[in-house]
Amino acid sequence: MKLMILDGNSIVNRAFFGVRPLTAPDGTPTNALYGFLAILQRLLDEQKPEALCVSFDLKAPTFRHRAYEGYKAKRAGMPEELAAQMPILKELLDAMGVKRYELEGYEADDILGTAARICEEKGWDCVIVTGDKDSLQLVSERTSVCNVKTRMGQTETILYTPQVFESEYGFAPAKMVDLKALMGDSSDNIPGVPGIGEKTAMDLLHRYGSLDGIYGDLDALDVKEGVRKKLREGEKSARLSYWLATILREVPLPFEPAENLWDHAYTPGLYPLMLRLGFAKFIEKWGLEPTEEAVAAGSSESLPRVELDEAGAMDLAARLQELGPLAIFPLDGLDRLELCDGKTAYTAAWTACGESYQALLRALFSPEIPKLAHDLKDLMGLLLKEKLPLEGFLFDTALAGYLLEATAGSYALEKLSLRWLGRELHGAEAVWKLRQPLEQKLRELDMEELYLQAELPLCAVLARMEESGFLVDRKALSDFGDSLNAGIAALQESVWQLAGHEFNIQSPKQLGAVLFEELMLPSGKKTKTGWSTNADVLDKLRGKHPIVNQVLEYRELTKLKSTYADGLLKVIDADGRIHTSFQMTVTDTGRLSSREPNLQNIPIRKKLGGQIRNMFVAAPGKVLVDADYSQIELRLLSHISDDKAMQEAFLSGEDFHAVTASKVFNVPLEDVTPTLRSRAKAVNFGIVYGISAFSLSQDIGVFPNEAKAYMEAYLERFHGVRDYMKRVVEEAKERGYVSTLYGRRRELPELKSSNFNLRSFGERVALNMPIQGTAADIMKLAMVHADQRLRREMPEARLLLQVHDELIVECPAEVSEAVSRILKEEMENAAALSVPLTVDVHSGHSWGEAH
DNA sequence: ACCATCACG
DNA sequence: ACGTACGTGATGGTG
Repeated sequence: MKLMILDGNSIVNRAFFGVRPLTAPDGTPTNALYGFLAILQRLLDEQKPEALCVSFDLKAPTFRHRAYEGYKAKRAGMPEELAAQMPILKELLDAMGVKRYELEGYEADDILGTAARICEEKGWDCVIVTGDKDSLQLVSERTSVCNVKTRMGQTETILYTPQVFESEYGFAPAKMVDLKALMGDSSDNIPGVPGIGEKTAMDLLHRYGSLDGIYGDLDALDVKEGVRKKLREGEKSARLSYWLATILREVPLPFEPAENLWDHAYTPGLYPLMLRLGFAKFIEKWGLEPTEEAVAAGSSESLPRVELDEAGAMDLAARLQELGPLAIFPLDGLDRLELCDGKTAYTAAWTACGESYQALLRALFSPEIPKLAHDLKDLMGLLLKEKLPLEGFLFDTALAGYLLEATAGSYALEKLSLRWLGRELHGAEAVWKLRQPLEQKLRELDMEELYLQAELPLCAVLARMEESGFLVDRKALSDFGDSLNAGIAALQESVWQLAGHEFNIQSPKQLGAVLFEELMLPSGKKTKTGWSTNADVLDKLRGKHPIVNQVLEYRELTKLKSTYADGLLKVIDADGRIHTSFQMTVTDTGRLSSREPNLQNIPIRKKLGGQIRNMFVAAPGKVLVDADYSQIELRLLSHISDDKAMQEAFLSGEDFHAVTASKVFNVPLEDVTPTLRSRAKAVNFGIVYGISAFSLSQDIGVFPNEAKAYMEAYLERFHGVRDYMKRVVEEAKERGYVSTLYGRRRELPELKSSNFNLRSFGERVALNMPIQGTAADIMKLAMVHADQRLRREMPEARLLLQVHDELIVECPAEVSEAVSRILKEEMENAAALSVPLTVDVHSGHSWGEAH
């Protein structure tokens, strides 16, 4: 049987200083609590003890204080933030059913010593968990001490058994006290012998065994006279500190190991407490669930609900002005609504309110009524259909949740309210109640400006873009799809012929069997289910067998047919246009995404696929204006890293990849060949992604050594970039997150992982996210500004699409130049950096023509 | 539901 | 020695 006993004060201290600031939804600091639980969880996994308990110091003076007045005089200095968490920690342990031990007049260490002694006597093993070295004197065959350290946010543990201790210190654990007697302990204000350091003390102990051995015959010691003198004069100190440092093993505390048996004996109080603290991760990990009483108690706190009838809706519409911000939660489109003013939750249905429902809608959505919503962009889409105004919105809970935790994945109201309010609320009431904590946190993390200047106003811009849609030449797209059929059939026939039999070419499994078993082509990489047959692999097999080329071409054609020709034809609306849906809360970096259909991945890189863009067209009499940032990410890298050489290259106005090639390959700019330029371009992109030399070599088809030399040369010439790469990763490890120029954040728990791959991934993300994310921030600002100006100055122009660094506008042909100017100005001036942002603008009758 | 693949920035 | 580029979404195959 094994008992694990934690030195509560010591562990909570480590946790406090090792875990970055963290607060519960109500603002209480929780980092020490979180860290404590994380450490506890880890040790439970490692040690799997049958029994568990925690010992604590009390504030009251101990027998040591009474004996020596200098003892731990500096102990009063516990930070307020930590002190506030101590009572909650005790509450937490009680709720977990973990016993706590504290005893007036004694320290936690004495309780540990006593518990360990009793365990030993009763034949139990004992593991002491502490962050201090003091308890190492207790190590024995049955008692081990687990020393917990937190370094750079990572927890490390060392388990001291007698063997481990001796190999590190070279003497028995009990001699730890003798060592302290000589050295003293400044953190405990224990005197020791003045002027004797660790080296001398260890040496003395090795040679003379113990304090008594040393003081037994001082004159006979083979030491320098100075040391002998110090020892003689310091004997009193040494004897005192020996006594102070000796852990008491017989404190008057009834302790029975078997009374501490612990098998995740959670009490009903644990769930609500964990909710209050916002520890959703532990709730999930430990599978905690609310008791029935808790559920009942939670619902009774909810606001009164009122179902509006015709008169009620009329009355509410008349009173709206007096109510303050109203949370709105639409149901069935706009056919039903939930509203909340913080005091009452109303539901209104078109069917129940009749005529007055429309009146309520008009009153509610008039610009001067302040409103709160969840998924505002979607609500605005509904408003556009009803020709209702999009103004007066103060807050979107989904967007706020996303900014605060971009990697959370889901921002459903129920999840947000669990995380930020401690209980599951729904509808308008949840929206209303979430505003305060979310807004406060945005302010705390300095993201309010990003929220108010970029994210929130972008909702209306995107809602209008979605409503506008992009006109598609249906006939041309359909003909293009048909024209692919002949090629696909011919290629299929040819592949089957070369294989000697029919099979499904689209099945990686069957294709792998044909290529690598039947045709015996050299197989390279494997996936978890079989051989890899992706384009990279096949590309390297091109010369080995004619079937390879045919397969690649087959893949190209079937992709175009299924995803683009057939796929897009299916989603053309009755108005002949394709209406994508922009997602604002999906990416980890702050970018938008586009779905149903995805219009951000329409082909362009290959000639055949590029034809698809010619089928995205302007309406009769109109043109498309396409504006895209030129190398925005590299420009941002030069700004953020403050690399002067890179900035100079951008300021010179020369072709940046060519300049890079000239620097990396050490040739004059005019001698840069297309191959060199393309290699330099690959290095540029690779740097932004945190690439390795190996991957770069794969990408550009050179040996890894050569790729490594390129990267070295690159970082030599752009040494500011090298410094930045180092700095950003270090900072991320320290803070636990990375952020953009505008304060957008991404948490990076991966950096703490013990898994090499995961940690390396975290490091690459730390490099990339600030760049990709800042570009996303700037584009969002540019969209808000450009939209504002276009609506004012060119009301017939409509933004249609954003593709990360590109904006597409449809406008009457006559105003295309004015629109071009507006786009260019607003995009280039969205941010003022140490290098200019440049935007290329083109116009034409199709997307292909305008790009 | 998950995997492999491939389209884009 | 590890294992090898950031961020997305749609498709067809597979179990």
